[in-house]
Amino acid sequence: MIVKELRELIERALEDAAEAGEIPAPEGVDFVLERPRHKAHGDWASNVAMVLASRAGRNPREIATALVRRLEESGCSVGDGREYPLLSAVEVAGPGFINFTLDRDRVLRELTRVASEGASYGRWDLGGGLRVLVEFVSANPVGPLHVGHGRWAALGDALCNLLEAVGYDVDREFYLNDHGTQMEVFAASVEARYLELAGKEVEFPAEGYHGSYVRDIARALLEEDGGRLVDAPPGERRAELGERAYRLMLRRIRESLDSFGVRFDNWFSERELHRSGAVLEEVRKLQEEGLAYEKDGAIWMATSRFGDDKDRVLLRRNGAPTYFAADIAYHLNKLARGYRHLINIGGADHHGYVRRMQAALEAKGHPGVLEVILGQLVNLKRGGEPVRMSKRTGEMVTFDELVEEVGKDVARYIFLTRSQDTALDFDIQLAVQESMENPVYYVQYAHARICSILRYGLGKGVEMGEEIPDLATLRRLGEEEEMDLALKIFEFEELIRDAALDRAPHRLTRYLEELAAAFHLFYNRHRVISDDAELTAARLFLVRCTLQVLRNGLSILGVSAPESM
RNA sequence: GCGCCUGUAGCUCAACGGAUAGAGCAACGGACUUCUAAUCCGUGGGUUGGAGGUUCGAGUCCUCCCAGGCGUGCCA
Repeated sequence: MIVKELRELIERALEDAAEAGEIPAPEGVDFVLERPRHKAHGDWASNVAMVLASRAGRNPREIATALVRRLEESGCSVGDGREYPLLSAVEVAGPGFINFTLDRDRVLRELTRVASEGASYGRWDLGGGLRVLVEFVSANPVGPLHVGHGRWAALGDALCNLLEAVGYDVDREFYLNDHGTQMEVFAASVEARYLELAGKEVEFPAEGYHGSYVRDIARALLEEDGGRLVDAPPGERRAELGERAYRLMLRRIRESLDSFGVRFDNWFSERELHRSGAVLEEVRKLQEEGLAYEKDGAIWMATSRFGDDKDRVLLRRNGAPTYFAADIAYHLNKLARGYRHLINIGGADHHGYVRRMQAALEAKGHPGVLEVILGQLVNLKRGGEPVRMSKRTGEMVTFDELVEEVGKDVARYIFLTRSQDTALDFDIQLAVQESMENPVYYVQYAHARICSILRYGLGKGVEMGEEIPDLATLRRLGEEEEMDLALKIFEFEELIRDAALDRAPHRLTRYLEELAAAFHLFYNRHRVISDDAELTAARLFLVRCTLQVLRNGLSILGVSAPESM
């Protein structure tokens, strides 16, 4: 990998120059290697001399000059097991930057690596197979998923893909909050609609769910059982209807996520956690361990000893465990299942919850295992006007409706273009209306266009095998747009690593747009398939590498890569 | 009150502490007898909310202020 080689080269130059007394000791110097914004600044650039100079109070250009002398010797010649020189030029610039220009043959060789690694290009082994559990979406199964859930679904899935790409062993989990008041209210609401549809006079629960979906469910249940529960004992009736409604709702949620292309490895039921006795058992243990105590008739956990603002209730005065108590048991269960790192993804409205959960895990001897990624909420708009959403009145655009209206790829992509730290304005009308100019199509179009070139070549009888052209053929590449495209391709590997480690999938969308732009520009300036067989072979190869990286990137985002549009 | 997030072009958003702050959309002007014009090229557009500070260098870090969002439950 070019960046890695460059880094090693710089580190060697640092050691050698320090040994010769030309620069200060470089121990622990943290420098940056990046693609410069301006072409005049070379293919890659580093601030190493400036960082070092600032630490030692020396002149950065002086240090840069000393380093450049050594870098020229080692980088511009063959060595270190290299068959080809890495660099064609290295120079000091500006306040003390070192700018690198890659040797063209080395660029071409690197391109062959992209092709030979194929779908694995961009993968790393940073995780060492560490088992990670990512919990996301996790909703009350008392209504259809709303638009906000879509953001977590897209984000969680893409993040999982990224983590897998850098070598973690990832499982996706959905925590079903199928226990507690909300479930009871839901059951009561369904029951009321059920009776209503059967012609009974009933009063709708004051705090019940008014959404029309509740009536739909009630109708389905009524048709299913022919109304045999109308005259059943009320307790029995509500319990059965609630249970069947829950199963129906759960199926709908699964289908929504399925059609969005998000598959969970596991669905974990909060209710089962209570039924198994794990929650109360854990509260008991906490008391034994001196981590929980009784006060005012309730049982409290001493989270404030571990960084929380105050202690939190585990068992209410009425003896019922809190959501927090269940969550402690749940997270310990995750760890017991062998996961070494836990990631939870959710909305910023859970913010107040993070510290106490981390405190609880620390109390249990697991500091730092829980990472919580909180995203800002989604504001749905239509033609600039905010769309009111309220679960109570039932006026809302569901996740399904959104996906149906704008399409899976557009929805996923829009969710992923913005950093999760910013509140997302999702304008449905814009997403549909601008669909022709939508960034997702821009990227997909690049992919489809390349496929079209390959098809055209096939029709012309151009040899389309998987084999990699020899260097003599590849040397026909050298136009500015060709080299720009190649260098843009090479950014992919580091980008994947950074996006995964920084939990920032939105960087990948940005990158793919840049890659597509580099390709479109190349396409508009040069013909791929021509009478010149050698040049055609070389360009086809470049274009195939581009195709590969577009595919690898889109697949991490969970966006399809169409062969024609 | 306290805590977290945000404030960048008309709009939606990018930018590991690095060089002249970038894309898309919107506006305007150009490019298809040639592999997909869902593309490309060009033009205009900015006191990065405000004020200080840290340093070789700040949209980025620190302090204060302003504005918006979300928290701050014996709800989940």
